[in-house]
Amino acid sequence: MPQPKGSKEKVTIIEIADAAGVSKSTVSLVLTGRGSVKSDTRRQVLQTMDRLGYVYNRGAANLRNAQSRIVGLILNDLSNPFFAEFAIGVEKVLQMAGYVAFMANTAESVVRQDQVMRMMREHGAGGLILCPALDTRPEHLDWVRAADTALLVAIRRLPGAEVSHVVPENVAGASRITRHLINLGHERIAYLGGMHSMVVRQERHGGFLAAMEAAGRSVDPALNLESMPTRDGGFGAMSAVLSLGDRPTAVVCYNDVVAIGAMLAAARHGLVVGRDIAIVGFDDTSEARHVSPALTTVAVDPVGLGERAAALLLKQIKDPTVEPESFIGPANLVIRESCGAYHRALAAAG
Amino acid sequence: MPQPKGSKEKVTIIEIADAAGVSKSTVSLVLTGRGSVKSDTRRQVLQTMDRLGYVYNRGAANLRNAQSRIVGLILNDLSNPFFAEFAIGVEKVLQMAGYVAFMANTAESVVRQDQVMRMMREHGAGGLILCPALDTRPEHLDWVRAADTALLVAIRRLPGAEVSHVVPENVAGASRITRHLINLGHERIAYLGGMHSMVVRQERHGGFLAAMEAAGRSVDPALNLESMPTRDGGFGAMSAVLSLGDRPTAVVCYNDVVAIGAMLAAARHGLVVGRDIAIVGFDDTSEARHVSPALTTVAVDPVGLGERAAALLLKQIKDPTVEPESFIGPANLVIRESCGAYHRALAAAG
DNA sequence: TTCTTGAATTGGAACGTTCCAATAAACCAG
DNA sequence: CTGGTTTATTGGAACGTTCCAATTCAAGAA
Repeated sequence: MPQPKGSKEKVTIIEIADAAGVSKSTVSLVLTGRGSVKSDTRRQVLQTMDRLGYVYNRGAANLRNAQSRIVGLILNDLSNPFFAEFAIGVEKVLQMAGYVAFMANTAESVVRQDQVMRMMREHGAGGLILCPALDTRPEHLDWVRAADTALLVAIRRLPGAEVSHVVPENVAGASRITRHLINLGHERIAYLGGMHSMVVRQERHGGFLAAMEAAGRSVDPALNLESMPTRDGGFGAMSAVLSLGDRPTAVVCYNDVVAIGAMLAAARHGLVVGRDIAIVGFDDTSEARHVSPALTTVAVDPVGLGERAAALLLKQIKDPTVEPESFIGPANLVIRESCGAYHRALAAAG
Repeated sequence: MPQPKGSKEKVTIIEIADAAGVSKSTVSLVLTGRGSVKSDTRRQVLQTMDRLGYVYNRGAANLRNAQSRIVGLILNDLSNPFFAEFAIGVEKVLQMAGYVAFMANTAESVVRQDQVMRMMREHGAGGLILCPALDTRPEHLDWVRAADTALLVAIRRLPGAEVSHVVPENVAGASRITRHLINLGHERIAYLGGMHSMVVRQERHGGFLAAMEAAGRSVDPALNLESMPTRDGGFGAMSAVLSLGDRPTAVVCYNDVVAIGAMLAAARHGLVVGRDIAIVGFDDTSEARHVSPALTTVAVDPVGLGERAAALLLKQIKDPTVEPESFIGPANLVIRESCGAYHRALAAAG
């Protein structure tokens, strides 16, 4: 039993020193492992610390040498499993490196975002990984760059901000999945979901357009619909598209979540997804696998992105002079049932 | 433009004082808002801070008055959306109260758990919310109680640990959903998934047994199967149950995840879930809603539990002398399609 | 023995803040 | 004006650690 329970007094390095009959400097040496200490003494000190229930005060230590080993992680939407997985990756790498992470969820609010970033700075975070809330402007980050804090922007690129980025290959991924639909013979392909102001939407839609153009397909502006990036948004957009006279035969969605909403709408209209119409998503969330029919989508490995982001940030913290650097994570096609490739193959075989 | 960029020197309260022509004590007063300061002076100081790009050093402040406004959140499995939502609730309340949260994911490893809890303590966390990893023993928490750190255990009860708990109403919830199946006329009901050593399994299975007993139903031990709490686990357990000579007509699953695995297995065996067999889950994760047929389950409001946990912890931090307290969150039946109630109603109407 | 050298240990000054006691300034009643 | 009271301001000592320069120790070489 260390310490009679209820004793509020925190035990310090000095009390350890007194109890062990050495000086506080010696205790500090064994604590940091820096100087050379006779092994008897070390053992003595360690066991005194154990006996008195000592806990190291990093705050005090940081005051002196300013190497906090804390970084902050700011997420725009933790309820999205994609960001949860991203967080897992970040946290894993940080933990291995002996860092500890502040975490905050901004729920797309820039004012919350600003608050938590300031808080984390004040609490001594040496670096920040930011998944920016929807209408974050590069100016919002100026103060971070002014202070000696490393900064990395993830998932959503922030155009105009000269900071390191870790983002998925949105353009190429969208091109890839669009090409897949084109190869399956589709002519009229719609693009659904996401708001025009979102950078990720711009990138993915750009990839879609590029693939269409490269294949000589015409793009009907009536088949480009915005929506909130939610299931309901997807449902609404898809319903709108299906009420058109000249329906598309395939639909590329901004997102898996949107795609699932779209699938619901298609089913409601009596269409069998994968046979009567092709619907594809982006992200490969775990839902994509379990929905029925299983969703063809683009996998972006959020855990891997998180690991990469953390590693890059740590590098920047260690050497603050390095130039901002970007990592573009792979985005690979995952063919399942909702695109109809499977149906097609069955028909060919039968 | 505050500070010529690249200047590594952090600006302190003293430099502000010098620049504003007052003493550091005065600056401290305007910072904390404690004493009375002439409004001219205050304005002067504030604007100097702004000009020099000052950032408050809470570490230094805490060294003196020891009120860190940091708490730690330790999750056993962040990849489970249930815990992600729990985290959202916790973080929201903390943020409102001006606290900032350390977050760590232990991935069910007790050694990682111990590491991160120590780290958080050393970094000055004044309280800890722990969702314990699978084989956490109450002894593991003794050192926290010895230190002056508030502690709260959430989601998984830790029998024998005298700490505050915030957990869902597992027993009553399981009873409720079992009773629902009984009312639908089922006689042979199986219980599937989760390992016997898991407290949550014990509680939910206990609720199941209680409802069966109360209704005078006999419980066949062959219809009680353990499995890992994963989709694959559910699939395996369900397959085993279906290979029995005397199959159950309904299945209560440990978990939504297990239930979804079980549904897959049933489908594989040519059964239509909701018509040929009833399958129900627990938790009401977002997947439960989207799987087809939609899963009948028990909703436990993870965000609400998180908010409650945070609020309770803050209370304990403010007054460390309060006795450990427990909150049992409601667990309500959510009737969808997989239990067959809908089918039943249709048949009656037709 | 005495010297030399490297290893082991140590006191004290910092780090950036808060708090206390003390001082200075401002106000107001007589 | 003077004395008393309230309001503003201030220097210095803490908080728990690290680091530096200085000291002591142990042991082998001369």
